[in-house]
Amino acid sequence: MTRGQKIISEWYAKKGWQQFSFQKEMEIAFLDGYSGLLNAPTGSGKTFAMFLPFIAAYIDAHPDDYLIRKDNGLQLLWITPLRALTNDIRKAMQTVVEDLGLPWKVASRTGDTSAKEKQELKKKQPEVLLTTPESLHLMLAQKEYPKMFAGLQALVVDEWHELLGTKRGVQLELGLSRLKYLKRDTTLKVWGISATIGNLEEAAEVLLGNDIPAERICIIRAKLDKKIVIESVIPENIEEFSWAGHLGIKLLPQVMEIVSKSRTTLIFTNTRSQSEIWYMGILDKYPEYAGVMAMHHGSLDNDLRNWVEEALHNEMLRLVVCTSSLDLGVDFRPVDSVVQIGSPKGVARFMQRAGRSGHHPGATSKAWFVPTHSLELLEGAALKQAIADELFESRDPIVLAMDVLMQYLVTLAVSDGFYPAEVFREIKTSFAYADLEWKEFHQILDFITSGGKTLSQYDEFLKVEIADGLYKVNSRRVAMHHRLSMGTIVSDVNIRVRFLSGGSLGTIEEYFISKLKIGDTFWFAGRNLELLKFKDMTAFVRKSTGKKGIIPSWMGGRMPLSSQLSSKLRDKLDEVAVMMDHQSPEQHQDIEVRALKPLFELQSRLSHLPRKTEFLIEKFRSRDGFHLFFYPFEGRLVHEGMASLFAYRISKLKRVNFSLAMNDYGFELLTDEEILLEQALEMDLFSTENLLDDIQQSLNATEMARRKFRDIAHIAGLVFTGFPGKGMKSRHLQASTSLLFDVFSEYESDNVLVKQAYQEALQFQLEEFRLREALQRLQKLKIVITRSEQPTPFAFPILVDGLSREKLITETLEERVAKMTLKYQKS
DNA sequence: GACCTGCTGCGGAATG
Repeated sequence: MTRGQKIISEWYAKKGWQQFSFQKEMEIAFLDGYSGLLNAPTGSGKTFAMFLPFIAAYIDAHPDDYLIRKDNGLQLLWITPLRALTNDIRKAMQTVVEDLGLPWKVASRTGDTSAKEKQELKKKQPEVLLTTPESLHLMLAQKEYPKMFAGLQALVVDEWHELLGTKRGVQLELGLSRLKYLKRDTTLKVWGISATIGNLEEAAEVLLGNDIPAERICIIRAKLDKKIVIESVIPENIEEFSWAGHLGIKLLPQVMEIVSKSRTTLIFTNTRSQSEIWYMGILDKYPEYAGVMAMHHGSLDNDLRNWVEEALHNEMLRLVVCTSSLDLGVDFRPVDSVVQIGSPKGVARFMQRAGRSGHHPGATSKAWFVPTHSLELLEGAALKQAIADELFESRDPIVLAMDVLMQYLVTLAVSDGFYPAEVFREIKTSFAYADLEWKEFHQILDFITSGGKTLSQYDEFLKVEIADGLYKVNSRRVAMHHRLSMGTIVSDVNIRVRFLSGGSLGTIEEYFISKLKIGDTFWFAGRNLELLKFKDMTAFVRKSTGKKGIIPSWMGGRMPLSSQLSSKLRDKLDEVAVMMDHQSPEQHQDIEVRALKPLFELQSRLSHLPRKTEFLIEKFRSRDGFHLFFYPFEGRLVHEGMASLFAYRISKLKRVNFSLAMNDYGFELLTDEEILLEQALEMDLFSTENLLDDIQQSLNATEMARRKFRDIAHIAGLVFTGFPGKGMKSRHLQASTSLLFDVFSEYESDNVLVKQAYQEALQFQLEEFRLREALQRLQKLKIVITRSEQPTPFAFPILVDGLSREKLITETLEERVAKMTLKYQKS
């Protein structure tokens, strides 16, 4: 045992803590100079597992004088995706450092750090610095930044799974490639910490890049046998449970029973407005929870959210209704129960949420799944199976993001400047740009120095100047603008909600406030508010005594059901079909399947329950027209693409206008006249041949790319969004990025940013890869076509989606949906 | 650039 290791194990003993097995492994790997990835869940002591071996290595390198104050500069750089985490981790590390008597400083540097503190950091280096990917790049944009990292020994990326697969991750890869380049004569140890995902090996590969020798890399898996128990909340009367919907508020009583039996509960909802609705619902029906209940979502003010986290930590709250804003987060005390309302859409996400419950190590986590409509209940069974089979989603790394690269090059030019050949070699060591071609790199260089082919007339695009081969920004204005717009997160313009008496509650979208008149009341942040006036992008409000109010909705991403969960759902459905054939669903092991028996019987009677080897298509005629329902069970985005693709291919036979609707399970094509389905099937509707062409034809690919280009232009630094706090109209920004898109499209056919926009639309909007795989799967299936007189249980949720889209809501949609229960069907 | 239900995340000047 080395001296360092001895000191560390003594420290553990003194604390009375047990060491996890991976702690030992970590020590060995770290002391032997490996880089790698630690796979460990939150709350498993991973920070110590990483930090203590680092200390041990330091002690071993300085055996005689490690307790003496020296100016050896920054030793460890610790990067997290969340500002708030830097504070928590700093406290933990501070404890260690003080306990061991090390004369070290542990500091953090994020957007919260004051200008004065930043100055001090520059003057006197702390030994350990905690920061975010964005702040790292801001440091790289400072003059003489290499000095700062001269003594750096190791770099740790915490919660790497959160960054992998995002442009923030790519930006971090670039920062890493620079730090490795600065330390190229010695070895910089690079470590990632990641929760369990489907592609851990790839995650390590992406983080470490291709310049660390394979024999110096290892992956350590913390085997912590955390038991997770999942229970679906079964509607008491399934016959009266709605076939469609997304709120799940019908099950409020059952959920509150769970809450009442737990000391603390987290209720996860899928959308921000849904959490407002649940909060309001609870307050209305269970007023005794006022005061011990809170809400947490991304549009609430930070102060409010911090308070909630703090109160949860101190056990002052019994119940928090939240969105995934609490997914990652402050390492707060675990709660008794976790409740998930509606589909969690992915296995890993559900696991992470479930992991929030269960107190001490070794304790069982308990999570409840609450369906929001009948068929969704089957997802509960699929989830359990997926977790038992350890089927986790992968996070696919982003490669060749030209916008992020462009920002990075300007960053380097802002500080000390760069030589292209050198930087090209450097970034080629990263996973993201390993395949970058010199031609593309050159186009970007050309763009930042001369505005490329089309923008050379405009000074604002000529950012970087070349002198003796050195690319450098000399204009103070350009440098300032660049520092002001760093990062890869592009946000919409939001309206702040503020009390006239002062105090901000959070933000809502422009669109929502534009629907309101002065004097209207709306429900936000768990309060009923009256709109008083609207000024400078701020909505001033006061508390209202009224009970009713409109609830804001926000435009967010539409996360599709993951392919893992979809696949398990298809498996479950297959089991159901087999059981129904044998007339024995009551014997099925899953409580969800048993509960859904009447629904499946009806589906079977009206249409068909597809086996895994079958592809069900339903025909149905209503006063709205001819409906075709397809059920690939592949997630919403794939269905969106597939619906357009099928519509396009069918319309080649006969010109018809289609109206489309979809959900995570299937999609609908609606027409005024009968569709020639059989004929279309014969002409190979599911073919992957000419897929790209057909997609381009069927969807407005240009419009999709234009939307993607907006973010790309922001990240690449083509538009300046103004000084902080000074709002700029979103319409204005929209117009300028749109204009750039048009100009590039017309005059520069090979523009890398425009190409990227099309690529992103294909990859992320259409999930082209998944679509292709899905089509290939469908080709092998036996097609079953049924015709029914009324919408089937499978069809109904999609039909409802279509109804709201078509705005046929005369007798409120809600009423129509409410009527559609089994009970109604039977009568 | 649209709202059909749709998440999360970070940064940041100079002047008066």
